[in-house]
Amino acid sequence: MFASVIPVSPAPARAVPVAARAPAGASCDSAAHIRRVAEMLALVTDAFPVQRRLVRTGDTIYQAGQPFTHLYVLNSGFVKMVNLSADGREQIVGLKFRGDWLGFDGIADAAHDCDAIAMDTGEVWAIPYDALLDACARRPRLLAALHGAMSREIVGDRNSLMSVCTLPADARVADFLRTWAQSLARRGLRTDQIMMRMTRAEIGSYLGLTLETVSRALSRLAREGLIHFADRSRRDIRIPHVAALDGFVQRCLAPEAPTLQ
Amino acid sequence: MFASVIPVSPAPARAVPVAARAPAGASCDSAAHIRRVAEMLALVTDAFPVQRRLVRTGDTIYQAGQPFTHLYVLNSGFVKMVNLSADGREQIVGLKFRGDWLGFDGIADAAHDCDAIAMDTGEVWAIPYDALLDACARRPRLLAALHGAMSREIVGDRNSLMSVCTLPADARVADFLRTWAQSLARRGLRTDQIMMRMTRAEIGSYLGLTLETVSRALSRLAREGLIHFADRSRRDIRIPHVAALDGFVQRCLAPEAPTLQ
DNA sequence: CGGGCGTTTGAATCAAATCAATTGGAGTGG
DNA sequence: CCACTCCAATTGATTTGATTCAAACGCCCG
Repeated sequence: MFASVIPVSPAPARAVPVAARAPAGASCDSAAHIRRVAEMLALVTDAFPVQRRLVRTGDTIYQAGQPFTHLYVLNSGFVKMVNLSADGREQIVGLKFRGDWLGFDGIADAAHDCDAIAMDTGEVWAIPYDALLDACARRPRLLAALHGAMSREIVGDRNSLMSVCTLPADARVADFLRTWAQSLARRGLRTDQIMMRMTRAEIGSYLGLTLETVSRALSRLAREGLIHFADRSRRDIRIPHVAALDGFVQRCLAPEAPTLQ
Repeated sequence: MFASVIPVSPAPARAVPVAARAPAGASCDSAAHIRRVAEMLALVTDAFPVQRRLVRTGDTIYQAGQPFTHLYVLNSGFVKMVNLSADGREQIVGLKFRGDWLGFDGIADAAHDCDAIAMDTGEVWAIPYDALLDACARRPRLLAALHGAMSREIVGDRNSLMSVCTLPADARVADFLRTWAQSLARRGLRTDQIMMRMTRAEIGSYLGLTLETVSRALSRLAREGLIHFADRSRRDIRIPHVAALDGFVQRCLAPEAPTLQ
């Protein structure tokens, strides 16, 4: 559980291969986002000693039903939120990246409501909720960061719902890639390459599609030149122009040839 | 240090205009929920003078893009949250009842992200966010109530996503009714009659279905005796046994005849 | 080298959307 | 009061987009 080499500061835990700065086209709020995350991480570490934990692919950070005691901040890595309904349905209901908070679902009823499972090696900071509230009482910016994160999660969840409800399959996959790229961009990472660690089945679970449909949608995107695959296993996805995905989504929505008049 | 759960306290001053109390058979967590809402409303009114506003059907409480300054608590009535995407898609992404908070979407970027529109006459309390944070600093229980509400919203949104992604149309409508009934139950209201103020199109928007599909699903539920319509316009829905809806959902999931062997 | 897993692709099927017609209320104005 | 319009809802017929079923491929790992 406790690895030998844990960076002590809020520095990226892992040297991500070519995690170069975003080229030029990074969206303008990228810097703001990076600053916000950095400030947030600093606020947290300043406020009290967080408990760092290294996770590896498949590790569970918390599980549905467990008593809620901690919130978590993902310092590095990649986590999926998995929900299991009473009648046995299972779905990925969220994806978390560096700087994201985990565990808000547990606050309401003092027990977690879903599983948080690492999809990559990474580092999570466990923050006792009581201590966090204490610290927030004296540190308004920490409280603001916390509320901002919860608010962002609400907005993101609603956008997911909207994507699932109003977009056809192909557009849903395109929108998924677009959102992912945006998420990378905001973190200052390059958006033109995505190493997809999720299987097609997992993407499908998140988007409410079958794995075959996801595969077909990706093939179609590739055929249209909006993405292409850098490796044979087709998990390393290149996106020459993220903005082009917007156009694709719109074309899916308005199948009429946009000839004038 | 404060427990992460709101302990049920000696009920503080309740200046709460109470709606009809629960009959008798309300579910076991109903009392807890009512107490929680009552306490929350009391906490809010005690902390500072809220600004009460009467709304009528169609009134907007806030709109996407407006600068975020207030949170709102719905004291009575019924509100829909409407999201409009950049490319013109529109959807109902949430429904709010008495005791629910509105406006969390605005915290993150200091501007609201969707429209909040009343679907019935009611009363909303506007709470300046700054003042609320101020008050929270000295009233941990108020903060806990706030966080609880945000947490509950996150959980609810994820359940919506899950319903939309994993249930066929008929089950989705059944699940919608079930959730609605639960929501009434928790508020201590009777669950066997729902006055549906939403149109079929609005239900469809919320569930990611067309209005025809919603209509057909309701007809099927009625044919199977799980619901029936009390009025000609078929908007007053009776649900003899809420629990029976669970069974229906499960039958939709396992279309195999459950004959043994 | 062989087996298991993830992926792709094709063909058949099915559920939900679309198109279309009808009904019933609510509201309006003669 | 009735005729008229408008809107919501229902129901049927048809189409279509996604799932299901099935087969084949490639990769990774023992």
